[in-house]
Amino acid sequence: MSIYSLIMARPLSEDRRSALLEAAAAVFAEHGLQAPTALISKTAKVSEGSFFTYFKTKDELIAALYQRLRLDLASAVMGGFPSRGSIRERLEHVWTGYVSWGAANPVERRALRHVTMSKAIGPAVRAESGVLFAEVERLHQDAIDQRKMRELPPSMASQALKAFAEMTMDLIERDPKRQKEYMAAGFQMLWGALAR
Amino acid sequence: MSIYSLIMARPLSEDRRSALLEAAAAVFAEHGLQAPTALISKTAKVSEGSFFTYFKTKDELIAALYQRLRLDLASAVMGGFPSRGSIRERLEHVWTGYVSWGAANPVERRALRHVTMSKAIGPAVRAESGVLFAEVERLHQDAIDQRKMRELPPSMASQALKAFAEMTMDLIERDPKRQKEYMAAGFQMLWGALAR
Amino acid sequence: MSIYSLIMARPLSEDRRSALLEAAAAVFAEHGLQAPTALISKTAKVSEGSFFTYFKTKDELIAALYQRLRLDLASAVMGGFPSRGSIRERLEHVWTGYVSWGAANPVERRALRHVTMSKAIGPAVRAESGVLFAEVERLHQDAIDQRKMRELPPSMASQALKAFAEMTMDLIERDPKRQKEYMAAGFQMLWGALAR
Amino acid sequence: MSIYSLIMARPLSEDRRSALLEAAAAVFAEHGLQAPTALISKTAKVSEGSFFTYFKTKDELIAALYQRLRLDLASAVMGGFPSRGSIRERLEHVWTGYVSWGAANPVERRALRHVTMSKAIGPAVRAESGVLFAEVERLHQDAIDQRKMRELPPSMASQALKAFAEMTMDLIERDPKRQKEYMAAGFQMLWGALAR
DNA sequence: TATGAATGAGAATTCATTCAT
DNA sequence: GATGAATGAATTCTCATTCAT
Repeated sequence: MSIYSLIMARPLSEDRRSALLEAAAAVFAEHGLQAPTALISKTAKVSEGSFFTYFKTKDELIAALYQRLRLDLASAVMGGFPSRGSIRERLEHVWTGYVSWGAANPVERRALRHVTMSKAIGPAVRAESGVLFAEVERLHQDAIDQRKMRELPPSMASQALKAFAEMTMDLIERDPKRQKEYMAAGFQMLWGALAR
Repeated sequence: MSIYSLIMARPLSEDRRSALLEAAAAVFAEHGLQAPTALISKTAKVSEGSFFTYFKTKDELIAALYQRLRLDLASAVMGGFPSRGSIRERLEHVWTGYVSWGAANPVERRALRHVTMSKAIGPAVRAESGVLFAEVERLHQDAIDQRKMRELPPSMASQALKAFAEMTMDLIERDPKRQKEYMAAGFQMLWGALAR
Repeated sequence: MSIYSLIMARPLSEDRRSALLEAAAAVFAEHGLQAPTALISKTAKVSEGSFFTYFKTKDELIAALYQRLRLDLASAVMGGFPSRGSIRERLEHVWTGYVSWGAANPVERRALRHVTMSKAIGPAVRAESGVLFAEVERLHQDAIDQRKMRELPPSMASQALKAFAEMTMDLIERDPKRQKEYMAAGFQMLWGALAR
Repeated sequence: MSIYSLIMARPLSEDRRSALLEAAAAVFAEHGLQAPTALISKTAKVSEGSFFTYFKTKDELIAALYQRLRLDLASAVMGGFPSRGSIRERLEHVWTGYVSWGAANPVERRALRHVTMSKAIGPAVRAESGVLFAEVERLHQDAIDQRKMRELPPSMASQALKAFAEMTMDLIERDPKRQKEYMAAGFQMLWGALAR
């Protein structure tokens, strides 16, 4: 019994919030955004009412999930980023991080896809969550300066990375045995697409 | 309106069905799949009841819309296909057709995105609608034989085309003035990604 | 089968709407405004969904009920109004109509009481429904001109009528046998209050 | 805050209970009885849980509030009652006390109105709270004996006082500048209604 | 005892689908 | 077949009350 016990009631628990978020990812991945909140709370082993003590509305949960997944992804990608490495090393690091995250977290990826399409996510949240790709744009700019990559219209480089990564993850999901093969081929294609 | 229309049993009208499909595209593009069927029938200027004489369930409408949009896209892409052209010409034809369709039909494209994610579309329908990409795979095989493109794991070439096309369409939607620029750069990247 | 039957579906039925309104009066009279809409639709022998095809929201039903009850009351009171009668005759007509309506419609009266207190009724509706008392004010003005009644601050005469009528109806409700006695005494008091 | 407050079991505090009752009056006045208990405890700066250590149920709070408000009113009215005064003086004292209380405590009055209509208040409590009017009935009886007032059916005199007082308070609330005028006119009307 | 999170039985709506006209 | 009201199961959210701290 902590010193606070005389004053505080049960505090809001980060665990419960996380359980709800994880449950939401699983449920949305399987049923889409129209899945009932009751299914989410049940999956999280929490009462229907508790859902709403952690998220005022379903839309708020959707937005929170979006942010959490983007953060997960960003930290998976940026962890151990070789700031001093060559252009190719840095690009490959991002590539590998991105695709590996998706391959390792298929549920989260499906959920992210659904959640991304929701009107519940305002442009502000969306922008804020775009940091990851800013890093890739920076990388691209360096590469142009070093004449290693071709010039491209704005944000096209990072979007190309994303497009190829998503494609590769899809292929891996369909045929997981070939993961290595897909990843290698995907990166070669990406490099082919960007390099001059 | 002739006197017959009051007396004869009108046959199922292809017009009404089409109106419903078009309305569904518009409505899904804006509100997602959870949009009410009543909104679709209203948009199509058809009664709520009629919706169900043309489609037994909402899911059936979703599947039908999926097929119709895939067909639209495929004919836009394959119209005037230069069967005898060079590899690059043929690829560029597909590329241009694809991206132009999306740029010209943003609503349909958004709708297709939503509809594609629905569980209402069984794997059978999905496979059947994949014909378009079979053509690209064939093209890729030719190219390998001629040593113009690198070898790749199965269906990766067509998926790469798709991924880049989608990306390019997204960019065009955000900044339509740069359409030409995006299309050109996109194709160059694609070529870079595939060519050996 | 009417001539319209080729074109129209079941039309909105005034009966159903009335049934809902009557049910609402009964339910609100007994349970107050917090009674569930489901109880109202059940009482009206209508599905829960139908409630909302007749009234978009519960508040809309409340407002509609308010208007209907005020109208009922007003027509009970103004029916057969002796426009040419003496001051006293006219006043007594209003008095009798008012109190009799309440005594004969205790449920409606209780309902009206609850409904009147709701925030669902905007000032516009409230004003519009005040016509009845305008008549009494007019009567009072005549009476002042004829030096039959004392001058009073604005709207006090009609409010006095209302206050005494409500009081009298309460007493009658508690002890219905004395209805005549209460009505007579009430009118004498009212006259005493207003006459000079 | 003394060290004891952390260690000793605090007894039920009359302050907290009062704070809750006052808060309830304010909240009910604005939102009606359907206002959530959470809003009341928040207004009282007390925890949601504490609400229920002071009142077992919401209905109990409603009943308690009813009693408290009736008591407030009664003491406002009966304070300084001129037991030896003339009929008219005594009546005017009650009148003035009643109306002044309402004019000075509009929130309490609105609350009392709502609370009075609740089924939470049993007939027992209601009867017990009727003492105030017993005094007026006594006064009326005296007046009849002295031939100063007309005979009336039981409890009609006190109810008339109440009805006029409520009416006058309503008018004052709508147009506070005329308070004096309304009070004077109201009493004259009341006297006219009762006197023979 | 005080606190506020947890609970779950409602509550007001919504909506796919049916059915009377 | 066309229409749109009728239906009721499902859905999001609320709130009195309980309970762990």
